[in-house]
Amino acid sequence: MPRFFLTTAIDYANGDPHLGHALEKIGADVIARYRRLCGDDVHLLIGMDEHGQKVQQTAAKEGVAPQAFTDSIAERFRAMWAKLDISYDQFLRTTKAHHKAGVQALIRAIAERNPDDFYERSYTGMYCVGCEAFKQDADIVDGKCALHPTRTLEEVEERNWFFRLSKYQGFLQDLLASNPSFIEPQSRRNEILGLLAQGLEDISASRARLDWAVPFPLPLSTGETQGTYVWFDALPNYLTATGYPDAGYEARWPADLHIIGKDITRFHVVIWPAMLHAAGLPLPRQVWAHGFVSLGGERFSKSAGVKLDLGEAIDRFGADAFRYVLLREVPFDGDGNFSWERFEERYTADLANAYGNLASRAMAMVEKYCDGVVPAAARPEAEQEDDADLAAYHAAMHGENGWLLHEGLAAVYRMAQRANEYTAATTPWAVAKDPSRKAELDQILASLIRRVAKQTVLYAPFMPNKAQQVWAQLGGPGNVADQRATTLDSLDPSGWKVSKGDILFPRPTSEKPA
RNA sequence: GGUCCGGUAGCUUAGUCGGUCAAAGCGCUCGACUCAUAAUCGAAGGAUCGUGGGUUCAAGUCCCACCCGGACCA
Repeated sequence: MPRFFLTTAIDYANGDPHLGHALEKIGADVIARYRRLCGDDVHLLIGMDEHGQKVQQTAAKEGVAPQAFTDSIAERFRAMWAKLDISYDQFLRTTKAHHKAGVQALIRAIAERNPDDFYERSYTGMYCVGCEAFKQDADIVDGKCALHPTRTLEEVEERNWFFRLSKYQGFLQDLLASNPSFIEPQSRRNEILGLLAQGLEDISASRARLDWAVPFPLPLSTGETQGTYVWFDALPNYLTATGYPDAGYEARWPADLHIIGKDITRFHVVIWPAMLHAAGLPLPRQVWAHGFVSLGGERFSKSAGVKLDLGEAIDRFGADAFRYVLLREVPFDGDGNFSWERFEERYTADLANAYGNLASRAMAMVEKYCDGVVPAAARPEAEQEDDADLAAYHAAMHGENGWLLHEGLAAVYRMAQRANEYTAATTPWAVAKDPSRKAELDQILASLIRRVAKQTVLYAPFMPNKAQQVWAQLGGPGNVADQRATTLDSLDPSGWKVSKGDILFPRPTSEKPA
């Protein structure tokens, strides 16, 4: 059974989950569920980035210990992923002992293999006590920190460990040249190529005054032990999740796919491969950078405040509909917008009118004309027109030319539209009035049920609950999730006992959200 | 400030190497049908292709400038 290990970015434990987090997790979950539908042994990793000064500060502000603080945040994220039906196999937290040991092991491995890669360097800069950070020229106004104009900036010298990233420039350029799909989509790859062409600078690997962190395993020459800088702590989560450095981690590493937001592309495509290479470890097969969702046309950001209560949003139409609309509206290779107006249009057009109503009318006719039992009949010629869309669906979902989940959904929607056209063209309700045309009627109804069943399987990764509900109403065998997306062609619904139940996708009421 | 990406019907988008390229879906309007969630099917309307120049026999499609949005870097 082919293994498929995919990861999502670990989320920073400094606030509640929002729409942006949800998009990434839903997308990753859809891919995971699709691969399971293909029979792969899937492992979906999700996690939390729990170290750092900001976490420490926020915890202090709330008067709790950092660990207790991140415990509660992590629980809120897990609750949200449960609400969204994210079928993750592992939830990693960077404050767990195994991860911390793994980070240190990785750093030691690099230092042993390439003793020159970590070196000490001192740095002098203007330090703002208010921000607890060094300020760049751009952030300094009249010699004071722009955010804390009442305080004086102190000139401070800091000694840190640095990682010789510059050494890996050639390696990274070769990587992107020989493996063009290492980072997709193309637009992100171009960005990194540009960055590499400019030349890389070494990066800090440890920081002073960073208490809430993994202790950097190498002490400075002064004897001081510093905290591990964020990226040397966060990125290795993908590796420590496999058990590294303990025996057996190779069973899962390297990852097949890192799914990340486009803003952190360079960390995953530059720093991370360099770290792994320096440690003599295999690289992940691919990094996929998705875009962002804006809300009602406005840029989504933490500083602007979360304007959409994610929990309420999910409750309005249910997790399945929310998952569907979000991925239909936001192309997974670019940016998109989210608005309730648009949500209702999409929900009504795609789910209530096209797919839901198709299922409803098909089952109603089988109940009315065939006592609820799907008749046996050969597949009509007309059904072949679906084959192109089926192929398009698989291509989009399998990542052949990028992970274009929105195109996968568009393909199924076309199949639903086509089935409705077929229904209008064959008029089974008229055929049913003529007993001599029984064979014709059987073929039409069997075809309709088979189409609905196929679409239901294809929709299952996106809407696991609704798909199961439809599957049960159709009288399909077992669970929809146990079907194989690869054998849909041979799907034969004859003999299924159909039982049309409640409306699957009720049309939205006219009441407007606030 | 630098680099890059995008700006095509009300909305979301297709438009390879310049020559039926002005396209599709949704929405809106009209017609048909009744199996179905007032759903479905068909038809029609709807775009100075961001702005202004330029190259060319011919430009959303190439070049320059500018405006707007976004990303990355500084």
